[in-house]
Amino acid sequence: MSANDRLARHFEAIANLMQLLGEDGFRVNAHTRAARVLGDLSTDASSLDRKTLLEIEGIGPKIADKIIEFISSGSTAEFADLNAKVPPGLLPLLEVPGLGPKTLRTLWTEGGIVDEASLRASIADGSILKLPRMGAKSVEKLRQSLDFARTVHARIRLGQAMPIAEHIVARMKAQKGVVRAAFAGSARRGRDTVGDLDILVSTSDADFKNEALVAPISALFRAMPEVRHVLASGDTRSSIQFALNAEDQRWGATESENPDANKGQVKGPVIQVDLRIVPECSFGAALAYFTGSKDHNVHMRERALSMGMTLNEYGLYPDDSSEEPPHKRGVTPVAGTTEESIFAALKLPYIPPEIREDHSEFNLNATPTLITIADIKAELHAHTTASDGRMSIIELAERAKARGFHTITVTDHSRSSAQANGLSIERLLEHIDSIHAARAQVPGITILAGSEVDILADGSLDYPDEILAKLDVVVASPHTALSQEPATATARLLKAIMHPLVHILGHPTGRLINRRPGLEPDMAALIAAAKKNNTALEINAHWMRLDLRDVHARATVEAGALLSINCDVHEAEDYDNLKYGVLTARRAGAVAESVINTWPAEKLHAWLKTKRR
DNA sequence: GCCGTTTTCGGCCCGACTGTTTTCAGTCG
Repeated sequence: MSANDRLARHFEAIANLMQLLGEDGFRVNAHTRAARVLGDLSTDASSLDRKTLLEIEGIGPKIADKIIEFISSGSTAEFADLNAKVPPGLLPLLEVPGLGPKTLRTLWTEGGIVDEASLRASIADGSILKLPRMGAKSVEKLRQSLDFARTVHARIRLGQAMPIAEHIVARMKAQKGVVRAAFAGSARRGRDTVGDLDILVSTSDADFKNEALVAPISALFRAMPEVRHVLASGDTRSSIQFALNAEDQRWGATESENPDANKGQVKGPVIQVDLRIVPECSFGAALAYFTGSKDHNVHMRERALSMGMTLNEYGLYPDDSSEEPPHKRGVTPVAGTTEESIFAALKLPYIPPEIREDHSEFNLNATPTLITIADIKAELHAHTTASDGRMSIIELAERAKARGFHTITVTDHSRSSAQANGLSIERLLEHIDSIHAARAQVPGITILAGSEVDILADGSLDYPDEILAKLDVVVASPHTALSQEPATATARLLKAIMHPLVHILGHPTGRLINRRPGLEPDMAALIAAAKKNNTALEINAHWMRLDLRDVHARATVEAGALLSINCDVHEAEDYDNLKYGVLTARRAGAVAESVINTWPAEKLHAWLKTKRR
């Protein structure tokens, strides 16, 4: 875990303890916010001095001091004080859905409940019913939540969640009376994992007033064959658990990841999906609202207030400081049909969903021209049947050409990757000849000979320099020794970045999302070296990897170093993962120019040759 | 505990839903 992640967890723990101790909610919020800011920071917080820390929005003098204390000692006195006052088994219960800090505090202070065992015991003997606001229904819900808790909060990888979202949206669009349908939430923002899916559907304004037209849309949603459990059911709002397809992926991505998922009514991995139905005039407001992020929304609403307006999921309204919400009183909204109208009314440029994280998007003067899938003109990391790919050189190239690419590079594994059928030097030399021979068979695209060369544990490369020099493209990637100490990993990767024959550092950390954390190098040092040595850092687009991850890609963009988005193609379908890599780059604020795969052929080929002199 | 095109003190986003309540507290997104 990185230093930033450790800090984020520490402040999150402080906030949770404060809540259980009944401390001021605004102080709690300040710590929660600090935790989020630290977790999203693109630079290593432990490298920042107090003055720099204070420049970060959401970090003031007190929290800055605590950050410094944590970095030097590994904890804080405040945490120790708070932690000593709360039973150790209490904190995990905050994860139980529907059980919040206020209720948990009451259970503890008035009911003597200190952990899951004593909570279950007090439910079993009925003593919990004597506590305030604890009726039969609440207790039954709580009992069910305890059983479901383990299965619900696992976040699902973007590449598994998004196809489900698209599938449900398509189904909803086909339903009578539906005008528009879209998915929102963190899937729309392109986060590497999502907690749940938010599906938004609109009907015409007239239809929306007719319950007999709206209710069947919700009913259809709840009746989909993949629904395993209905969590809430209303006319305009429903929640379900949707079964994930346990298909066999390259990494067996869905196999046995929710060991507790087979308890109760749920079979196999599931994802929660929420549906909201709104009238067409509110679709933009609702889309913005459910896309979030939460912090971005808070900022938007504060901005609306400062401009004499109030913003909710139904629209942007003049603020008349009335008690009842404006949409219930028939107030005409200033904006709401489209997201664009809301940003415009708040005197903001349109902010793309991927950067709605309340980082610096409110300082923008114009909509940034973030990179798009259409900008990508080359795939620089692809495997064939020579190592562990499924396609021949010809098929690989034809597929790339069909996507409008001007260049495809064949980068099979190097000799140390025995499990991936890595090429010996002799086989590599033959393979280069085969690649050259293939050029005549697939005109209209440049086929380059390369290799995905293992970066060995000590930072040396898997082929000698005289062999690497024969290749048009060298992608150097770590595949083994992925549990190295950060300092060792940094030195190892720096060696590869500075190697004069290396073009691209492939999947720099080697992480597999929800599977293994990978290396934790000093990313600022890698980025600085990449810029100095004119080496590109890869965003590996496979949804299991997304490596670089968003915040590191952002740091790369901010430093002015080069990125390369690659699908790491093993089979034809892998080309479709490009969208996840592009979403990650967009979250980083990347424009096309900073990604070498967008460059025209002449420019890209010339750049590759700069490492061959 | 943070922050400032009303403010260095006094604020700090909005609505739906649920269950427990006779008017609201708590949770969630």
